[in-house]
Amino acid sequence: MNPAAAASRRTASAALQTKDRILDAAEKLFSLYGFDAASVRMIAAAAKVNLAAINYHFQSKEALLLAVYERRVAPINARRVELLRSYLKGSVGRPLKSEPILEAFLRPAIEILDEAPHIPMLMVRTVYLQDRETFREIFDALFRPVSLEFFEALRLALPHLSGPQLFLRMQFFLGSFLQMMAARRAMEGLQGFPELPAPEEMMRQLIHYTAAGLRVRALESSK
Amino acid sequence: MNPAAAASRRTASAALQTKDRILDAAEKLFSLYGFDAASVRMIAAAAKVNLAAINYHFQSKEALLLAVYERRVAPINARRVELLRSYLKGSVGRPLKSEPILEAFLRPAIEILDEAPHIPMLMVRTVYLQDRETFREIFDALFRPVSLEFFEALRLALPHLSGPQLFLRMQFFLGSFLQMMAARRAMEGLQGFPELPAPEEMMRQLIHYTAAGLRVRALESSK
DNA sequence: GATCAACTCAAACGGACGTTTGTATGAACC
DNA sequence: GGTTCATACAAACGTCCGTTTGAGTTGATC
Repeated sequence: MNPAAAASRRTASAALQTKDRILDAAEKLFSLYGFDAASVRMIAAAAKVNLAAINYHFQSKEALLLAVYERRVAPINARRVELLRSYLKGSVGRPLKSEPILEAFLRPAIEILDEAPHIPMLMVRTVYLQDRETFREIFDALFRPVSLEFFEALRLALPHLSGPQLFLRMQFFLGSFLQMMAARRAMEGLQGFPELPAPEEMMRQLIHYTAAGLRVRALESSK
Repeated sequence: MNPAAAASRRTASAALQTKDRILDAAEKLFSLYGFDAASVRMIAAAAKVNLAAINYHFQSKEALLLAVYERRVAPINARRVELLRSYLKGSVGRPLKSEPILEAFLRPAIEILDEAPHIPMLMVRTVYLQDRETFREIFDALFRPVSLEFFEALRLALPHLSGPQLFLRMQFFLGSFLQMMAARRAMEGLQGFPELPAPEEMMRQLIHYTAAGLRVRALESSK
């Protein structure tokens, strides 16, 4: 609507180019340095646009971050749900095993690593650094539907776990996933650690490890 | 040395009171808002000290963060190693199982949750947000020795895993741990999620889950 | 009681920040 | 061909930042 109308007026790409360049630069710098440390001036310089262009196209720095999230996270989550549903369709009568469910969650995130290797840090920041109210709302809106759908799928795959028990183990899995995504960058420059495998291989290993952890019998409450 | 000399001169507690109040406030605000968003003025106000007192007692904001880390993280890691070694001594001839190793790592962190419930966020930020060179150095110095000792212990407990495979699974565990620590705060204010168990119970569940994941056979490389 | 170091405090420093303003530009429309 | 409107740009706005200054206060030491 708004961008389309704009595109029809001008060279049909000038403004879009600007907006996209801003989004690309913002994504990268927010990921690398965080929301506070990445200044609007840095972003403008990296995108090679005028400083005021950022507040013109997006209304504020916060809204820019929101736009970055929307553009990147929404497709990943859509892809996750799409994969999960196709796997569910594939396993006609019987409940799915946990492995394909985990893969449906992981693969879309793994796949963007090639085109945007800095994305993991953005995701980590999304999950952990929702300091401001705005950010918590973004997080909740983007991830809640996906979480619920995967929760229900895993419930069927793991009938030996109660709801709260499964939820806790999903938290453990989520942590492992984020750590896997962030580990490479967190370790860069540090000496003496083993090399990390390629993303696809790390994903296989994480699925294998997590499936074993999810499979193990429920631990009765203490006392 | 420096603080001791100071204490002997003045009321023997005035300056120390100030330094500790600054450290307490800084720890809390760094944890809650992050290094950038927590301003020196906020910290001074929270600690009820004069603004300049912070640059007087610590030389800079970065050095203050470093002091906060030192005070809190170093004891936790010392306790971890102490626990691990006592467990190793206890299991005379035979290699330790992985469960007590995990517990030795987790318990010291769990225990400070009561006196400083905001610490998990500080730890998460430590691990994930080492944007500045200074912070990476702190992290490396504080955690490397501990990591190595736990790595060696787990190596003996899990002889079916190669070094790189074990390292990767330790990353998964570390992620689960951080998520467990941060989950409560990350979820507060959000509706419709199951209640999280008490810290001690979460730790038990995490040990159970992780031991199963560590135990499972090694996955041969693909292709 | 003078000396001196440790400490507190109010005020100011220069700089970076996010945002706004006002003007210029240039294609699309009448 | 003049008007319109989305966009670009340079410059400035006020605010907050981390840090420094310099004068004051305190209490132990001799």
